[in-house]
Amino acid sequence: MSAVDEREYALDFFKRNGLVRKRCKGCGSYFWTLNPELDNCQDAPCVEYFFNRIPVKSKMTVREAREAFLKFFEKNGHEIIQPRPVVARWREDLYLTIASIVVFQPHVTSGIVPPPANPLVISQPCIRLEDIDNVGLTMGRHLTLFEMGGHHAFNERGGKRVYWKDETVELSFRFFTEEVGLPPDLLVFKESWWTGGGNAGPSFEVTVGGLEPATLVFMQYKTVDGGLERIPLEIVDTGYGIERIAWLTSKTPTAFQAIYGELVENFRQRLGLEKPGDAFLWSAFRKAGLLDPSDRMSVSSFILSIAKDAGLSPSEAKNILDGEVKLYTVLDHSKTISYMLADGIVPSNQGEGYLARLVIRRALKTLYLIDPSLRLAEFVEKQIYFWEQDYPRLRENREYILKVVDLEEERFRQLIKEKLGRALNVILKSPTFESFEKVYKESGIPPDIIVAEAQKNGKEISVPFDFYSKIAKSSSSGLGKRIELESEARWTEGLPPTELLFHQDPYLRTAKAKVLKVYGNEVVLDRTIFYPTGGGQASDSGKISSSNKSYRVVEARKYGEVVSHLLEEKPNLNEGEIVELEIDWGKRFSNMRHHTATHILLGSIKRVLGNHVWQAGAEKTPEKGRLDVTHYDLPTADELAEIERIANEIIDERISIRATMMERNEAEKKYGFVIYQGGVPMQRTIRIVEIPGVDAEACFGTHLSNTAEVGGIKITNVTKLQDGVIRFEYVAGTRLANYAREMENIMEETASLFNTRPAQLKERAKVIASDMAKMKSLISSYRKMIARSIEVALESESKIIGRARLLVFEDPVGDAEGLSEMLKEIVERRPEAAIILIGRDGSIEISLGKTASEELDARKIAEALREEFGGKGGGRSDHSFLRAEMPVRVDSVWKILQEKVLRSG
RNA sequence: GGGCCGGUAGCUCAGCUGGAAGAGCACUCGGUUUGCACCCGAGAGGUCCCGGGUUCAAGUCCCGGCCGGUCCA
Repeated sequence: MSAVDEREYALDFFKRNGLVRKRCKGCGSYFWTLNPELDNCQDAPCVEYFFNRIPVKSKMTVREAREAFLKFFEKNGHEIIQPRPVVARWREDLYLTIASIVVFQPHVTSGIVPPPANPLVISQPCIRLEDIDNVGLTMGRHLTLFEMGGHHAFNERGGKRVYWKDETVELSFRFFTEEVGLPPDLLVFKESWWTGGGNAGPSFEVTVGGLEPATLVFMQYKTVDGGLERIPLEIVDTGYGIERIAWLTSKTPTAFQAIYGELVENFRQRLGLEKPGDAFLWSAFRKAGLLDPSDRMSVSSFILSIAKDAGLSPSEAKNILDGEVKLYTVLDHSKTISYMLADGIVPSNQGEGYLARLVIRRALKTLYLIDPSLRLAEFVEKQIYFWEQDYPRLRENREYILKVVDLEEERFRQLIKEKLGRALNVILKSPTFESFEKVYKESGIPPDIIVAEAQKNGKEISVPFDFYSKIAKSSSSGLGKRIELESEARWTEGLPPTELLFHQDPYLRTAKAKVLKVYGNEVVLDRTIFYPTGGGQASDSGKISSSNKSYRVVEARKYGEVVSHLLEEKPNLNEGEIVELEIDWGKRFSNMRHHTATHILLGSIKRVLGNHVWQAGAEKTPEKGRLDVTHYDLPTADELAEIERIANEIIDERISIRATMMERNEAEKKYGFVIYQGGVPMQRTIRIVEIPGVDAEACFGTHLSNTAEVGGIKITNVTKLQDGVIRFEYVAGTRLANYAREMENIMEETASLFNTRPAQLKERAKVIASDMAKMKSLISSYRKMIARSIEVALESESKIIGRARLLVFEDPVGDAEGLSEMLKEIVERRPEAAIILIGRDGSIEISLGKTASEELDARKIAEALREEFGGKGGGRSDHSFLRAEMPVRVDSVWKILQEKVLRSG
């Protein structure tokens, strides 16, 4: 990082209150403190944990720490904002909510939407999986799910100011000293530079006793091609570890006791693990601050020093530590799983669903290693009860959460049943990192389970050190949400937003508009009735007419807020000219029907399958609608029928549909994030399409004014798109007739192939099936007949060559496949048989019994025949095959045999 | 989205450098035994995922597709 101007950190607050700037002997970074004697930044790994010896006001649970945090900032002029889901549905570039500021990105931080309050305070559950492998080992420094308390202020450059660095640090200082009750002289503000998510700025890390309970970031740049650029807002982005505050005040050896309270011993008992002595845990606590989990030496010296402290052998210490790590892993993961599923993630092999599966699989693995009979759902259920007050969605979705955990467990067990044996063989042959990696990547069997299985069989092998992070490094690829760049056309810059008449009245078929700009085949008007491609709805087509000429509109496109019309030919239009617009109504109406049908269907699917169903994609064309949703299985025939029934019932209910423009914050408050099914618009005001009691979504599309106009919905196809995503295809309105016609055509054509009418197709098919069976058995009798005739010929027409009986036989019927099978049978039954079969297509098959093959060589015969008749072929000594180029007859074959094979043999 | 692995009898799977599709279990029949995964004998059961290509010859090699599994923040 380039040198930062130190004036960025020299705050008035420090000077006023007598804090001095010092440099850390350990890491070399600068920090501010009231204690001039301090020569260490007080952060891991520069110091052992000792915050357990620092006095605080009172012990706090997670809930109490959260309340204290929120209340303190509320008292100091902040408005409390409710937390969002842990799945970042409002972000196109992130799967999970990884920080409190994520809640306001990108719409607020980019200045498009005002913050819901300013300043504000929030405690946001966040999930980070980067350090999932360190969970447990670091005694609570790493958690996959944590609450980030954030007090945020959004300052407009040159406009409204709320507060900036000075006040932020002061608030933080006051919170930790007044509310948490830390001695002021032990609090340290370490200078740092924060960068992430495309933004950057100076920051302070607040540290105490080895722990970092908060970071204060002053976001004021965006990173552009490695350089920095000022952003229009200066944002106070703070992050307080609520769990860390609870730990700091609870004086427990690990964060887990502080976070989970009695749940720790409850889980321990169910897992059948013994509780280590206090000396052991406190030793682990002290050393954990120095531990670097990615360094093998650091890990082993961690174990050695604990062993020394607790008076144990290193292997005893390691065993106990392993047990503790497993316990903490189960505690941590089961909580994270419950939150992820509560927010409607469906496990999958892709996207955020994969992240859920990743955590579930790790938890299952850990349980399996402790005792294969343990069930994950039991632990997840306990977490639901433990946290439901703090996160009500846990209670609301309890049934779904447990069902999915069970399904995933079943899958995992199936995997082990199927693949463990083979995986073990591979590893036993070569227990290298590469083998473990190969097995893990292609079968998903974790190395720990293979090692445990090997131990059961008395084989000692070990898991490669740091296995998972090596895997992550070796195959890190583009599995992140990608930020889709809007393809803005330069040439539309400076044009005013197009007035969208189709929003005012979606039934408008014609209108007048003024030409603003012509660019190649594209025309921009001041207003339009043409719906541009977007939001999964297909574009309108139609025509634009000037006084002397009419042009086909092939497609309408949206560039930002400007709609452009692509014409079939380069138009002769002048800027300022008034033109007549007309859309193809049938197409538009069909698009509208399929679009409204999509909303109705989504509502129906949710009612039948559950609230975890989210739209994963959709497309509406004049021909049909297509909707991809998240769900863990294909719907059953009953569920499908029910979905269709409800959808059509909604149509019959004749429900009025409302489309209204709303302030974004207001819309989110009123409907929740379910409005972002089809993507997240980047506008301050958004358009909400609501079918009361069925569905409400932020949607740009053209909709009917009443559900009755949809006319009817028929689901035509349901497929599994990926694990966890299913696709519905359907038709609405008059398209039902087209669909019915297509089906009828298929039936008619099929029926006519069978010489019958559609109504009798089923009966006819039954007859045909039984006829087929009869034919099959008839053919096999005929084949047996031919086989017998071959055997007869073998007696009467064959030539005796030593112990062999040689027969040349011509296929009488053209049943090459059948005869070939028969030859094999005959030759097996009669070892002396040697049969040369001449096929109708010039093929020659030479088949010898066991005895015959001792007298003759099928390959030599084939070779001789090939020399005479041309062609190619070969085979084995008892069976060969060739295809001749010239016509082959029985007597000519005999002739060749006499000349070339029998004489020499 | 990218990588890897797989698809063969009802089930679990084998099938080598291309040369006549196999085993075990289950099934049917007969014998043995009268009961707890008993034994013996016989039999039936196949679109080798689909479509192209190479080849005299493809389950096997090549290309494309479908389906399943799995890994990747």
